[in-house]
Amino acid sequence: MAKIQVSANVIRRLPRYIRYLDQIARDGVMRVSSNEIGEQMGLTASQIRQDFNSFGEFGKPGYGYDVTELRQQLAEILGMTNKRTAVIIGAGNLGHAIIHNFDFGYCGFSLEAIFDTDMKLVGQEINGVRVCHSDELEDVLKGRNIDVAILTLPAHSAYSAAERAVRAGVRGIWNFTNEEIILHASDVVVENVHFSDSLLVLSYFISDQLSKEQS
Amino acid sequence: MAKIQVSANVIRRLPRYIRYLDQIARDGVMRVSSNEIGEQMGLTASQIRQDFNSFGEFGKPGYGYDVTELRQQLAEILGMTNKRTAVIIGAGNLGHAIIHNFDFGYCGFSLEAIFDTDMKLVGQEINGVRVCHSDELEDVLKGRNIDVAILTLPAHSAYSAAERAVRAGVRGIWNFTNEEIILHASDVVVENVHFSDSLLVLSYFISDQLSKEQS
DNA sequence: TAGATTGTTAATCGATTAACAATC
DNA sequence: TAGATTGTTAATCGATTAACAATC
Repeated sequence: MAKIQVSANVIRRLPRYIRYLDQIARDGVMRVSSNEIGEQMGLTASQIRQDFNSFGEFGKPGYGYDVTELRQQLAEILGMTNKRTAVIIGAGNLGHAIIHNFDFGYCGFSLEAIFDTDMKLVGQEINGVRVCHSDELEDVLKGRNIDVAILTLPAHSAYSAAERAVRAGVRGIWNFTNEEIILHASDVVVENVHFSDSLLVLSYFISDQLSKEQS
Repeated sequence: MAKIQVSANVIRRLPRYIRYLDQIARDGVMRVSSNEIGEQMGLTASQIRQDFNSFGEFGKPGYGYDVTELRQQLAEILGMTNKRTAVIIGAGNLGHAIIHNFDFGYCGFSLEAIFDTDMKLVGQEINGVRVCHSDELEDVLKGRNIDVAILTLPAHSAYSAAERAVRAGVRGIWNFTNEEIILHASDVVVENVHFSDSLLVLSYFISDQLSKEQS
């Protein structure tokens, strides 16, 4: 199946559509038009129809989109119904926060193991998931089929952890460290969550906004 | 000064340039060309020069860019040398992680207060910052000049917290909850860090990659 | 049927890439 | 000076928007 390549821009909008659809579904809305979505999300109706049509025909002319069905289709595209597996490397503050609060199930994931070097944690369970020593990374990963390694360890160890995870067969790296993980000659996907990038961009737009107000 | 509007795409690349420049500076590199940057960051030299020239002339023909000076200029643009202030609303797992681990100074920020409703925390200090009860939000914010409210509280309270912070005069919302914060008719800037969006996108690209390998 | 709204093609707009004169 | 690399203009490419025939 020679699927047409869909741009990353489109993909990154999909989770927002889902959030919006979930929200109106909670309010009891059954159908919605591209016009309504656009108005409430600040996009054009045209763009929304183009986005959806990258993947198929999800609407009915003269009717619009069935909220539940559209939600379902987009969820399918994003793989929310997959059964993917992840391990988390680094059970510090951020690791703990993700283990406790993040809804892996929502994304179609399950958390299979936690790695840390702190002997006080190794052997224990956090939120029902076993903590292994980081030295066991290869053993544990090769035993099971793990899709994603989540990096929540100190930045200076991030690179080597990523490389070990890749050698052990993960397909993706979810990087929360401030380290730029560039994997040359590899088809492993890296997705970064750089808190500082986000705050810097916010800071810029605040300055921008302030300078506009003065003129 | 009628500054030309620079696109958000360009702005979002700036923090990455800074990370790269810091990295090569650590390795002792003093000068760099757009070509070298491009090669190592996976961008074209053209794009890099265009990006920089949105803000001024930072290089010397025939020479390239002075690493320190370029870094300095970009830091200035992003406001890393500002003295901005932030408060964090919600001192749960994620709030704690940010309070303990996030480098506010790097972004030109200082954390001025922490809000929570847990009476066990109120009155205490976390990492040297006082925890106030969430009811005091307006009082504390109006007393000081607070630029940004960081939302790390449960999603169902996120919206009302955001609105209260906006009324109390913040200029930006840094939203870590899974709630979509849309502030109509307001010039307050919202920047979202949606973990689940990021993991879903990663999941999509993994599937995409796998389907490519099969063909 | 008439009205509404889709899917899709065409037009526009903006962002990226290429090219090159200016200059260190 | 000759070589290198910038800043910047022009060309290309891709993404967004507009328009409309198809259809529920």
